[in-house]
Amino acid sequence: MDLWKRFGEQEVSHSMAHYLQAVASLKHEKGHARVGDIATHLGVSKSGVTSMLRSLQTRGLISHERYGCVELTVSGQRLAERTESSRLVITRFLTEILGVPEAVASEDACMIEHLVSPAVSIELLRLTSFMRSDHAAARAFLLAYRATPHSCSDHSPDACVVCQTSCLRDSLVRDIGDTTARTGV
Amino acid sequence: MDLWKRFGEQEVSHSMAHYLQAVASLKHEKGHARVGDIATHLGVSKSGVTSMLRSLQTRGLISHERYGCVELTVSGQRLAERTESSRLVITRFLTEILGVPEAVASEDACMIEHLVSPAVSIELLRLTSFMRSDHAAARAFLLAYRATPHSCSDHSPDACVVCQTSCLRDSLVRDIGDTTARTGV
DNA sequence: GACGCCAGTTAAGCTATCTCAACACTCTTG
DNA sequence: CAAGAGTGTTGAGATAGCTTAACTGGCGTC
Repeated sequence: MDLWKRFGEQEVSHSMAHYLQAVASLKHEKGHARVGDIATHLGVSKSGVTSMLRSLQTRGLISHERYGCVELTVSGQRLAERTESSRLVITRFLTEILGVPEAVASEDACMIEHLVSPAVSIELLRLTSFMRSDHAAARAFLLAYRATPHSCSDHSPDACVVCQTSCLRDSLVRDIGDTTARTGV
Repeated sequence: MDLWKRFGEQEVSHSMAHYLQAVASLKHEKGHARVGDIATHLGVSKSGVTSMLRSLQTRGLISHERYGCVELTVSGQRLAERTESSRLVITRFLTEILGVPEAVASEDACMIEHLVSPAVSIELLRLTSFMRSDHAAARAFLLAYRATPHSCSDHSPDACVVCQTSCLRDSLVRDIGDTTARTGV
């Protein structure tokens, strides 16, 4: 199972995704995106921006001439939009359905927005939309769900339909409250 | 907002998380984890393993003497368990609630398992457990939900409680069917 | 006890992403 | 149109994580 190794074979990296989003956002806000703007927006050095732009241009995601403004290509634009949509969908799901605090939700969404496949994002959107709709079953579900305190409270092997043989919650709950705890950040 | 930059400040990286999981898994299967076992298990070179072990030892996650077996420390063990639990929880949520294909769910879970905070994993577990329980509201919800074809089918600005101003689905759906499409992999 | 084998290590090198310092370009202003 | 301010690029250096190639350590064999 070499699934894990494909982490490095992504269409774009975490950094790249955020550079693209920065360009899109600056274009939207100021009408143009320049090296300095991007550097400020992302909190990196201008030379870092220059070299990242070269890399993004090689991949056909932006176009940029020396000393000029940065433009997203069609694929760059699509990638930026997809990442942004993923981020929004994930954030809303985490806060509105799971009830996770805003700060945690934003941070988690930022970490995974570019790693989640479109298929998952779409289904997440579908679930969130349906949950927030005024469909009777959704209303009833949320009421019942909100009234249930927490998972696996009376855990014993095989008692939980999800955990089955060993309580997953046990290994997760130890680190909660530790805001920075994450097998990452 | 320098949230995105914290991606590089994770407690452990994607690679590290998988090395820890490999050690845990080999210990479980064969009773011990040696450099060669880990290399084979992960599909990397032995020298790569050696240098990663040095890095993990520096962080206090494993102990390893030259030419000896690798042991997880208490924190290494906890980290490995947490990551593994996250992976299981995410996979089950994606397949059983969202209805995403196994292959996609496994891949997505592998990518984000170490990036999702414990708070989110726990809430995901809670939601999945409740959904899979025989609570009447859960049963009713799933029935109604499965009967609903897809999100935003009749989308227009402000028509969707989640999208609000612009249809998030539009930017996601373009890339679906493209299995490898993800703002990553 | 010299030989060879396999496991593990070291060394050197690659890519990605970032930094700082120095240089180059552009533009505004008088 | 030339000086200075500011913007952008280059270059060198750091870290992480990998690779290959070559070396070392420990053991069993004859």
